[in-house]
Amino acid sequence: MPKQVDYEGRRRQIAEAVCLLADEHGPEGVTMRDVAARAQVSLGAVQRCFSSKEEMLLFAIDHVGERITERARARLAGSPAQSAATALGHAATEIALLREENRAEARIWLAFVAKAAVNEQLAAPLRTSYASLHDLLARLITEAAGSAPDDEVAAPPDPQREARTLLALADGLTSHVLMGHLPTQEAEDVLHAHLVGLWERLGTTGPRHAV
Amino acid sequence: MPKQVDYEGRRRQIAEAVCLLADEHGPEGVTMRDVAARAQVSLGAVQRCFSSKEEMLLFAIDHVGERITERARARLAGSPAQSAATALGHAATEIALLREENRAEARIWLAFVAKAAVNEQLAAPLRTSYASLHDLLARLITEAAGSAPDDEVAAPPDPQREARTLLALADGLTSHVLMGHLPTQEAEDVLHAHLVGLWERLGTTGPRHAV
DNA sequence: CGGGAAACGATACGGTCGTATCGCAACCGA
DNA sequence: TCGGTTGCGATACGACCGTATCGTTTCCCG
Repeated sequence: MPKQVDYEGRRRQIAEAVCLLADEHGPEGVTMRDVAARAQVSLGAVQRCFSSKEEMLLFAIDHVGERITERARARLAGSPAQSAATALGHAATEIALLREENRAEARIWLAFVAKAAVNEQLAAPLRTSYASLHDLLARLITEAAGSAPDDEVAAPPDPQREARTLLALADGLTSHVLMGHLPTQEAEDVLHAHLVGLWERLGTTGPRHAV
Repeated sequence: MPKQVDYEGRRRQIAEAVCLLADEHGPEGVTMRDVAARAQVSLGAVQRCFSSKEEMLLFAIDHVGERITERARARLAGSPAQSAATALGHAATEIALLREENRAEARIWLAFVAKAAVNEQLAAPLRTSYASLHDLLARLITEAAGSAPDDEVAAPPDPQREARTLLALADGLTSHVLMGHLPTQEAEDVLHAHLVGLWERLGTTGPRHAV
């Protein structure tokens, strides 16, 4: 029997290298040779892990999507005691990737979104990630609305639509920050103000403590 | 004296070709040779108009930005008799590029936004376009708020922030439609619902007729 | 322990890219 | 009319890309 290697681990290692390079030069600027060098493996090793460059990029985008969704979920699990409204705020700011330390992930994400608009192959995994985020937000919104005083839930807004709004707003803000149209602080203000409005519409008083 | 040609006209002609190709394959998939073929000029002619590919792309993105901004302004000028709230709705839907016939422009725009997140050179003209759109929206919002009954303008929301929110939401919706996460109809619903909320916050009753 | 299958990594290959070059044609002014 | 400046476009060039190939090394298992 031949030698055995941890392919899955190496694929992840290579995906990390793809992300680093895509962050620096955009996904089109990612070359197999650069990926191999960054991941500290040979070009041949990269070729053995992925049968083509396209497949490598597909794996990388899935990798990033899972990381973002997972982090949003983890942030939620990390503060379970607070209200649904607070959780919603945390999830939204997490998704918007506005913090400086998430700038790289945001650039990668935006780059792949743009590519997906032209390449149906890339669009599929992105849609999966977005559907997952949408579900998460919609669930939180429904939950937050449910915790409102009974006399206020006369006309609750459509949670699905509110989730779509929030998700689109977060994405738009992210791209505006990335291209330097908005400073991070203003984007956070916009998102916070929108959440305040959403809480009012839901009939809740918002989180018990300031966000 | 030597022969003379209409350089400015040719630059625009080439910019159109760049847009067509960027719509099909993304801006990275645009090659000088393809541009020349699509614009029905020789490769040498393209080289004489732009000293480098980068300069050509810069010119093209300016071209698109001007077109979008100009169309939003034209749409406004075309219906001057209606209320500021109606105008705001028109401007927002125009900017969101949700209609099928603007799909190509939306793809081009998204592609350049993604590139701008990595290339500062490209970001500058994009910021100019966004600043222009922001001013337009902020002005309309201020105007719409001014037309509210006097007893309702006690706490008018910040028009600057509302404009930023609207612009980011429009961009996010555009990208979500492009990648197929949202059908056009749902994106329009989201935008419309947000506008209704904005009108309420402004104290106006919204446009006199349905949008 | 030894044979063979798989991993390995250097190298080769065909193609395409952006850019530079160059001989020829076209045009304006003196 | 004619000379020289410029437009013109085909071609050349060097670099780099993704992928294929191949001799060598490594390691599992009978």
